[in-house]
Amino acid sequence: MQKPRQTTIIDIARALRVSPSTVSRALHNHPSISAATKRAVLEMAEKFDYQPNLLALSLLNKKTGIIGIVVPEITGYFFATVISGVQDMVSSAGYKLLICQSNESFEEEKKLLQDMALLRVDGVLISPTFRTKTFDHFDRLKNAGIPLVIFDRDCPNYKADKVLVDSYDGAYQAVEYLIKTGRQHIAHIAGPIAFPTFKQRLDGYLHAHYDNNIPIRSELIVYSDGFSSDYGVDALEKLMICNKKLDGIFAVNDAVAIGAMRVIREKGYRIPEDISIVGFDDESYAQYYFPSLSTVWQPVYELGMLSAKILLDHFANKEPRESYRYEVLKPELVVRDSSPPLY
Amino acid sequence: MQKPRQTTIIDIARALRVSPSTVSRALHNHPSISAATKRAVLEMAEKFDYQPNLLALSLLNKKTGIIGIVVPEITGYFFATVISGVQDMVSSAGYKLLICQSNESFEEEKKLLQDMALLRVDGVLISPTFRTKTFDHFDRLKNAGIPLVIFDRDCPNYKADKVLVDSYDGAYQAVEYLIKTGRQHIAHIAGPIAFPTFKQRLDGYLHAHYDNNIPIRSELIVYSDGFSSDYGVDALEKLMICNKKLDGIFAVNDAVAIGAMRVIREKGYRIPEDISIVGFDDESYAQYYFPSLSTVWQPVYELGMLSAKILLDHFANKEPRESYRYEVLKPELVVRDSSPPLY
DNA sequence: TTCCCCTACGCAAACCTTTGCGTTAAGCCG
DNA sequence: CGGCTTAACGCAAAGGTTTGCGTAGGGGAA
Repeated sequence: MQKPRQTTIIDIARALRVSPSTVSRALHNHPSISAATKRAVLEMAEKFDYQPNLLALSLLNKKTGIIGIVVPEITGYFFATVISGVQDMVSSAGYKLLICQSNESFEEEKKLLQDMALLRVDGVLISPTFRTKTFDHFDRLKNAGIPLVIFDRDCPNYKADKVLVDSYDGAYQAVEYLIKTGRQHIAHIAGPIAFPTFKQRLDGYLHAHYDNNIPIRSELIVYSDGFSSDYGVDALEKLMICNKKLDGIFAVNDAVAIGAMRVIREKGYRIPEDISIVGFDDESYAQYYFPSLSTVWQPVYELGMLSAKILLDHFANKEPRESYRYEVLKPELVVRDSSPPLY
Repeated sequence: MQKPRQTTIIDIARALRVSPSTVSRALHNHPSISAATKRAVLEMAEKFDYQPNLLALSLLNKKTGIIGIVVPEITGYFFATVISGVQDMVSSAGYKLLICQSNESFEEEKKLLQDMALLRVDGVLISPTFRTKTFDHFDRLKNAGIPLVIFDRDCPNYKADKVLVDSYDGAYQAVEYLIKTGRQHIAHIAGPIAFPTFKQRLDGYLHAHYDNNIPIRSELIVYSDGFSSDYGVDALEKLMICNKKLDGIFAVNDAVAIGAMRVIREKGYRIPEDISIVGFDDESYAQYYFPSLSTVWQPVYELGMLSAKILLDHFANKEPRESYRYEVLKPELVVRDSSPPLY
């Protein structure tokens, strides 16, 4: 399909028998252009429906006005909401957002960052894959002069601007709450602890026990290979099989919690009378579940806004920065019917 | 921050004391370059970590390799999954995806399409705002030679490639199922019927009644101004207030259904014994709700794949097309515990 | 009248790559 | 040894825009 040529500054120049530079200056209201010429140019631009060619501009200015964001997945409340926050922030600053998902594939992540470098995006926000252990592809971006902000998922030992949520604190709050409301036998359905985020949640669970002088029973900790609802089902079946004493559950996230609740109910236990349960993430459905699910809320939208803000600050500061920002946002426990204050 | 200059083809040329054209040809394995020169160029390119400048290429070739997609919102299962489908399809064809959300704002939609035109994306996928009644901004894209595919939300009377889901059919299936399983007094919580999609679901509800000789009781139809869970709560309270006879509900979507279920339970009715309920969309949480929610599943991922496919076909066909594709995908009723086959 | 200055504009480079066409030199044949 | 072919490469334009610098011409002042 033959693309109709967009009208250019040169077309206008030719029509008016002036030079392209004059047209350019007229369009930018440059002082050294006469009012008459300006009027003529504006009029002609209107008539031809002139649109500046952003590609040519990008090539010239070495900036594209595009910010890239790479997330592991876009389906799901968490990242979708982060993206909303980022979108609102960057678009108010006049930038466009190039959203990509890595599908938790390290190879994909590398390829996407490579693409972004080729496209000459002005900056990149990234929440790395759980499998991301090396960071050469990050360094390549930096070497190309493209600032990088890492959010949500930490890369220990890697120097960069970071915006994280304190998973440890959220887990600690949740478990301590369960203890304070009288639960003594609290299980934890852990995610794959190779992932820092899940490890932190486990640590929060453990320390809440220490600090409250509750002995830890290792048979109450189930290590899952994933973090979807199905893993919650599996975990609960393991816990139930030995008929262990159990009156509380802290699940690594809401999806797992909901899988667990299903099994609890099927086995004839009551929530929250017999077993009190708390999830993590505050997915949109948590409040509508029955019983409504207590969970740990994270400032997701703010996470997106702040990450974007830090990136934008980079553009303002012309000087290369020597230190890195390191921001940790605090989550909050949301108490609902699945774990009432007193019973 | 001073961007370090990326090494260009000219740098390599200078280092080897040849012309840029020779370097370009060597990199593309052009036959009229000697093997020795090619080897030298490749080596130098490797050494300098040369990356071609996509902006210059885009300017030259008048194609960017970017496909734009505009959705009303990115948060939520439906569009996130569509995007996944699109992403998989276009990236396998070597395109990058520029994702934007209009937040159901018509002005925003116009602005985004304008941006995409300026960026010279190669094609655009769009699911219009509910408020989109005029289509000049679509025409501008087409006039600029940028193909356009509309998905999910129809624009009646507007000529373009379209990929839709048959909402009417889904609603009809749901309501007929409720009738066949013995329900006689079925309410419908409608969305804003100014929106074609919701109007179709209402029509499906009505025609299922006609065809099965069940009289329609207009007091059982509640017209909502929105389609979040809160509207389900409001609607049910309206229905309950007059103590109408009621043994089934078809909700315009899952979120509304879940709001409704909450009220039903609070009023002391049982689901599904007293009231059978079916939603629409098959949100991820529907199967985990309690009781699990019957709903209408839509081939969302396929919707994304197909829309992207049609756009890609456009690029292949050099001829301008005179006719438009019009694809309608069929949804499927998913029966779960909220509306058992027999009771 | 002469000189200067300012207004209003044009030229050309730069950003990077591709490609049609022209050019050089070597090699071969007669 | 002259003329031809061909291998191997260079030139320059094109894509669209911005911008520093140069310049023409007119008007005012001395």
